[in-house]
Amino acid sequence: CFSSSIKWKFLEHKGPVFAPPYEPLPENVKFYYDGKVMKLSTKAEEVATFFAKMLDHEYTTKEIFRKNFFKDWRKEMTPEEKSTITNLSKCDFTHMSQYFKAQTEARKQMSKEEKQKIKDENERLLKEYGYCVMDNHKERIANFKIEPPGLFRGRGNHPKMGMLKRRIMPEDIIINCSKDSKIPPPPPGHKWKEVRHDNKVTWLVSWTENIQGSIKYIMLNPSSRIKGEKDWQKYETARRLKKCVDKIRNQYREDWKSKEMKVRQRAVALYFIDKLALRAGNEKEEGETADTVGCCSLRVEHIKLHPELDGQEYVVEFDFLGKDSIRYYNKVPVEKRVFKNLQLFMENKQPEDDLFDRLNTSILNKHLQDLMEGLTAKVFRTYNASITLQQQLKELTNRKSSKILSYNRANRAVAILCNHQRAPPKTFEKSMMNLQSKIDAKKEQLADARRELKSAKADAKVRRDEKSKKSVESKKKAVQRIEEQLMKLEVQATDREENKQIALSTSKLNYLDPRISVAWCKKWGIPIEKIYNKTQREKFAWAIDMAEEDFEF
DNA sequence: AATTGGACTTAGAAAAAGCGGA
DNA sequence: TCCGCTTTTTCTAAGTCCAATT
Repeated sequence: CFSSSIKWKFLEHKGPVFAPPYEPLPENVKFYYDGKVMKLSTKAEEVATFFAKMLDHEYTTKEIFRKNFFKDWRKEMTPEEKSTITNLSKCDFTHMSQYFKAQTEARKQMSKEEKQKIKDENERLLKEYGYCVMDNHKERIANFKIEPPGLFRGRGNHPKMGMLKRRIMPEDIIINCSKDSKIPPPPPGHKWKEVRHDNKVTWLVSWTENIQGSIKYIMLNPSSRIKGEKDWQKYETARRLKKCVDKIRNQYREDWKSKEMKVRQRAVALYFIDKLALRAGNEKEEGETADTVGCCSLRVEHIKLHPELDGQEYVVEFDFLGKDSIRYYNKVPVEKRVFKNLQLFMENKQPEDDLFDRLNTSILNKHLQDLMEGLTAKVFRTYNASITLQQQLKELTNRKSSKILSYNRANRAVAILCNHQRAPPKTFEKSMMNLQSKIDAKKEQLADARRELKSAKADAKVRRDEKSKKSVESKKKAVQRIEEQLMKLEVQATDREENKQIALSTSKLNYLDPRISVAWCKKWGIPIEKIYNKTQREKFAWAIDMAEEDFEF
């Protein structure tokens, strides 16, 4: 469709909200160098506060973080400061840190009225800057606030951690809106870098950040038409894959036997992407980011081949860091042909060599494009996630089951497939214990209620009057109620235990066709609110409107 | 063919808000 | 009403993929 690259006809917005200016510390808050009080210039002080605010964080103990921070901090110092402050270990930020902690505490202790005042102000800001008009619709903006300056916190072992993220000024900002809209004015005394009118893109504001030199954008909320349509399209592409996935699977199995090394590598990589839901794995610039990989960028050191392991033949052991430096660890029995191919690919290679040396994401995606229009590596993740949810829901839901537990288990199967992990909550053990003691208490309560019911029954047998009959009835109900409560608690405990290290929200938000969930809710008479919270219902409004009970992914 | 730039989706951590029980 | 925990929202980093450029 040739007009598909035009994203809107009219776009009007108020521009971004800038980070609040730096407020110098009160005189009594001191910074010490080498044991002596030292008054810092405003610029140096601001950067010092970024470090002070992170003092309790593990980051500030890491050598790379400290080195990067110190280097960038020194750039903000006056010549005198620069000549005095030569060693980060001699810097004492503890007083500053205490001051910020006290401030946080004070904020918590604020009166209701003061808290309300802040809330009102935030609401006003949201009302004024949080919305735009795109083609006759008022739409919510996702991130209308410019990222404040601070210290860069990469994930995992990032070579740039601790670097100074500089303050973004109006002069850095490109505004995108339509010509016939009211163009947002820059703050007094400032100018925009540029105002453009590009309706081939969806963003409203952009700037270039100084850590990686990449572009950041202000875009619309997931509830917006433009994001919703794209989301719907994504799932429709995945459904088209469903129709031809068998053919594609047969094809890559054939290609395992190809005479061409390139084709074999492509076929094995695709098998991994399909079977294990691995990401494509673009190349990354060495030294610019954490060392993480996806399928095409796997190295020899990331897999181990076991001709036999724990009674299974041809096992591949994966161990690598993926997106966000989340570890992927899995032992997978594969077909003999795949195993033999992997042995071949690894021949005469060093651990740090690429496993698929004749392959990259662009070669793979070009091939996928030939197999199906619009097919790319990531579509397999979407497809396999959604089809797994649908299958699991069918398998796990029945009349007797706790519906929510069944849903969460189906969701969990997908999260495990996609390797969506989280750090176990700091309070996990404690909260589990609390829940267990609640269950124990409930059990006792149930025993008591049962005893009372029993004696009421006995009493009624003797007395045979209305009053005692009624008493039996009400005791029966009490027992029932407590049984239900106990059941609920036990389900909750199971659910939480199984969820310890697994994050469900990412798959729910990005991989699972919402129409599957909507249809399931309709089929089992579950209110949609039990599955999707307010934000999620807004994002998936298109599916909630559209899907009927009989929807099939 | 390789590289770079740009636009967009996907991701987990952290902060904030909400909530139920003492 | 306050406190401690859970849930939701915010934040922004880190991917994917396409197209322009070399």
